[in-house]
Amino acid sequence: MSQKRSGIELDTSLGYLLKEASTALRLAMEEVLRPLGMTVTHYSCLELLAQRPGMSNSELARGAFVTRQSMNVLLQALERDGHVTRPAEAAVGKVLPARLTPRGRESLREASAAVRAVESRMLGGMSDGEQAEAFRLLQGMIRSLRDDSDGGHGSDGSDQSHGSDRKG
Amino acid sequence: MSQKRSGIELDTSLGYLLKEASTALRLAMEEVLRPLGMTVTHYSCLELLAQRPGMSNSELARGAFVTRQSMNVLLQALERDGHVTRPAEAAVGKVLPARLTPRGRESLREASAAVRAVESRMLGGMSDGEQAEAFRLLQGMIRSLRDDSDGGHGSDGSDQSHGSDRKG
DNA sequence: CACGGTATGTCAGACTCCTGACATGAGTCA
DNA sequence: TGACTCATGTCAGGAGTCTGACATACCGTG
Repeated sequence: MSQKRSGIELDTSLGYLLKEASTALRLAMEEVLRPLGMTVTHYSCLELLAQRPGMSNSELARGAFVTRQSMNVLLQALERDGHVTRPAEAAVGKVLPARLTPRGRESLREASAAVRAVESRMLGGMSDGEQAEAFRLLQGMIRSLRDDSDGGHGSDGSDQSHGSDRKG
Repeated sequence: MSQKRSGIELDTSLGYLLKEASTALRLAMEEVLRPLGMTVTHYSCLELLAQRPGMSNSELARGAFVTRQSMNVLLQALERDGHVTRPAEAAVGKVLPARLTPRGRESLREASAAVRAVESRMLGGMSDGEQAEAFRLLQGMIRSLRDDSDGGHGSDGSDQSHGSDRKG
């Protein structure tokens, strides 16, 4: 290790640090998810469905922070592999509620344990009070960013597609 | 707004919230950077070079949280557009130190102002003490994630390529 | 009922970024 | 000096995601 420390001292920017933390978490998750043949989005989708069965494609997309087009591609693969089922036709409207199959649930079980371990490691050195404080502060940042972003709709709906789908 | 509130209540996971915050920040940055014809990585590269002239491709990659392959592509475009210069040959080793051109510096100036505005908005509702606390907590998370990740090298060098390039 | 606004599912093309691999240069140690 | 390790720059191929576009279905208003 003869490297001369290529570290960057953007240590003054909270935004930079936020990205750094998020990247570190993503990498750690990818590392434990890769052996299971899963991506982070993949896992997120399954986890979302486990907690909220019947979520639609668009809802899943918002929850996993991707576009609904991307989530659609993923859902099709998940359906093909038998991890998720969707009705062939919508009962009402166009919404196709997705549900985990037993196989999908099983697949999620390992992944969920792995991811929980990562999150535990991340929070290892923090007290409960610190975790609560971190939670509060992050929520504040999110709110501040969103409140003035799309024109101040005030909702906390995490809409990813910010500009596509124009009516034309 | 007849939507039934598709919000997800993963409100118990700090990891999820971290990703949410990071996504919100990225979207906000893209929003202000798009009119300037810049991506976030694009901006990061310029900002890094402004603060540390002469950084190498690999160093920039680590600093912007992408692989050195991706950064190389970006640097080539930046060179082509006259925002960055690199010597044709390495003075020592293979490292090609990159530097901003006046044009690159000018381009960065607008972007930097825009990004700073976003970051200010994000921190709008936080006191100095809260910002310092957020900083400390995020650093703790990063350290915890990295300390046990690649085998515990203990350094805070942000290495992105975690497994490629094996000697084989 | 007709109409505009909004949300959804989906297809197609393009793009970004990553994985994998290779060759070269520098430092370390025997 | 030679072997080994580490870091870098670069090329090729592929997986994941995004932008753009279209058709359809709900909801409110007039």
